[in-house]
Amino acid sequence: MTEQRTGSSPTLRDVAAEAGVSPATASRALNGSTRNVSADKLASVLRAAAKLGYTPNLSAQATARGSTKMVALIVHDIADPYFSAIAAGAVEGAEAAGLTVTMAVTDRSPDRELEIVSTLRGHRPHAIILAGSRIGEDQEALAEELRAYEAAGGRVAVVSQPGLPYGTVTIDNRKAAEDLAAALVAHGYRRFAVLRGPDVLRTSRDRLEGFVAGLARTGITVADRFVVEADFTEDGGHAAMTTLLDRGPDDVELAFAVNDVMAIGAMRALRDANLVPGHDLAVAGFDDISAATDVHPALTTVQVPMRAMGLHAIDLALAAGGEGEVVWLPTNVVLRDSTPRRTGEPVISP
Amino acid sequence: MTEQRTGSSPTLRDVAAEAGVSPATASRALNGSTRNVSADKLASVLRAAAKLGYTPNLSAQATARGSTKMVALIVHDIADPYFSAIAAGAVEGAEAAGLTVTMAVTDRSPDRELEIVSTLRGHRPHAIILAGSRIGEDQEALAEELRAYEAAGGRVAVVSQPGLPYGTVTIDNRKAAEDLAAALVAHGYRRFAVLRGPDVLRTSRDRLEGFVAGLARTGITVADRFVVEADFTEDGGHAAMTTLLDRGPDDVELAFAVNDVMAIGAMRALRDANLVPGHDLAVAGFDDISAATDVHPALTTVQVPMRAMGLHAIDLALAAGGEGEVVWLPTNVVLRDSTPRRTGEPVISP
DNA sequence: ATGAAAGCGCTAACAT
DNA sequence: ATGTTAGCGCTTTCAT
Repeated sequence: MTEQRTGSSPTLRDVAAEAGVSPATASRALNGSTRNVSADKLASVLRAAAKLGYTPNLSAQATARGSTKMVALIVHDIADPYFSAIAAGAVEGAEAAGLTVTMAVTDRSPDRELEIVSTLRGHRPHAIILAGSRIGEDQEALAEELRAYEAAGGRVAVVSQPGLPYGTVTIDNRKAAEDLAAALVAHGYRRFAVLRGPDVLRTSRDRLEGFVAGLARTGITVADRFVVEADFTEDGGHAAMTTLLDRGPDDVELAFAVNDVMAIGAMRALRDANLVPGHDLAVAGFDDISAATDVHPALTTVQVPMRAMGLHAIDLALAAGGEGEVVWLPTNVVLRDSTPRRTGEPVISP
Repeated sequence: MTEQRTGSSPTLRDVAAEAGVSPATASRALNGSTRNVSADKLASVLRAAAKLGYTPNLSAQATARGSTKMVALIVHDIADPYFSAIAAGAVEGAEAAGLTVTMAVTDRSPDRELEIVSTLRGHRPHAIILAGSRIGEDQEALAEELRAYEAAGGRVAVVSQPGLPYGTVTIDNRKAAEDLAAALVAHGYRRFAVLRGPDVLRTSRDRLEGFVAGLARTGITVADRFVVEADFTEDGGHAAMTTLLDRGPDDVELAFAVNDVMAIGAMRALRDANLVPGHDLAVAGFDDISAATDVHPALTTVQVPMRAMGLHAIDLALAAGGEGEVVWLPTNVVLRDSTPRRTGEPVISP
């Protein structure tokens, strides 16, 4: 009978001793192929393990095997519904594949992100998944870190950021924004403002450009003063709308915010100015986070399959080949009450 | 010069060889106390590590040291803003303490949860943090698993679930609900309905009981038919409100949903019935998730410091002693427009 | 089918 | 201050 010290878990040795077999056999019975261990030994090992409450030490397993069953997920902010939806998909996919997820948060700081990748790399995860637009231009250090990780056999997948030499799952932000513009014009809108995020965010740029391009296609332009830049957050949206209102939106009929949280902030700003979103000024967003249907009026937006993106990222990370494979997921314009159909002339005629 | 195979990372040996020192010295320089290694060797080891792009293998480190720098976080649903806020706090605290977080999602299934605890235990995390009400009564298997984990030296902390023999961070749901009831009565409300969650959820029970007790203190009772049970989710809130409306709310003035997501679902149900939340029927929730201020009218609720709860859970998990220590965090009633002050008689008099 | 033994990458006495 | 040596818990040849 092996004496069980408190303060530490039973080891494979303990189980083997208890079952009266060698550690090798115990290993085979518990974690290796069941094939070549006799039924009776198998049973007694299993019994011993259960009795002792044995759980394999995954770290030891990892060092011995040289590989882990972990995937590292890096997001900018887990409290942001956009990222938490992606995370939910990723966790779901990972668990289905028997992987455990380790998560880290960059707080939108490139330095932090580099640090995180470096730390997480220490766990030798099977894959590293980066979600969300990288910020800033100088990505050399990060790229180097990832290159080293890949060279060592790790997989990298990125979410919503085409153009990197990794497996990528994304949507076509430009085209989706174009579609939204077209739908809005078809809905009767003619005069637009755009609440955009920081220029360094590729996502923000793509959506802005797509939207403007979509309008241009119908001969509509957006004056520079009606393109307001602010943070990619709800407060940013609030600030942007406040600025827009200050500048005098004149006959602007609709403000397109490049993401939903900004749009929701913008709606709040309208209310703070005693205006009614959808009535006094229509608002559209992008992402279709769950709050988009919670607000009133419900927000017109572009559906982004965030959860599915997380799931596909795992698939990509697990797929053998396809180095730079890009998975484009479909989007969908959903018109809701924040952009009521517009007939006849503008409310405020010039 | 050590030959570097592709497909695997440089090891400490490689670094040591490159620097012309023993592995032990390299270890001390890189991961041990810097104290007892000469400045020049230190420098050359560091240089070698940088040159090779060395990252310590945390698994190997863990097996050798017998301890890890990981904490496992278990939540019911990471896409739920309540949990993602707690997770954000936990991740923040963990990163500050140099720990990495591994996350798993129970999907509110006790079986799944047991499985998860068992798997995560394999990583020998420094601590396991359980967030959210346990479901169901028969917790023996889970309790046993946790007991074994603790016996082996692990720390367990739970969030929002007093009564377990672990470090706990929670709020006083009962009292907070009482406070809310009192505030609402002071605000002029007299006739209430409650949209509650499943009876197995302790949180739901506590909030219901507290609310009813708070009303009772002022001589107000809630008829059984005005207490509607549904899922603890937004759809649950929608369903509950729909049921309430079907039953004929008579002169009910305010519906208290035991959490914000239910309250928001309830508001949606009101709109679906062509009623205006706050005007035709006041609504109050509980948690103060960020969406509470996004909806219109903004939701009256009880502020729960979710992020702080996540942070404190880490503290608790790191604190040496205090086995069953319970940290009670303060809550705050916030009255918003979904419960306008009520003067004079009910809108619909009997 | 099973065990003995070597080794995964790292740390920690123990020497010196 | 540094190197040598023996592990940590597990897997995996290699024998038998």
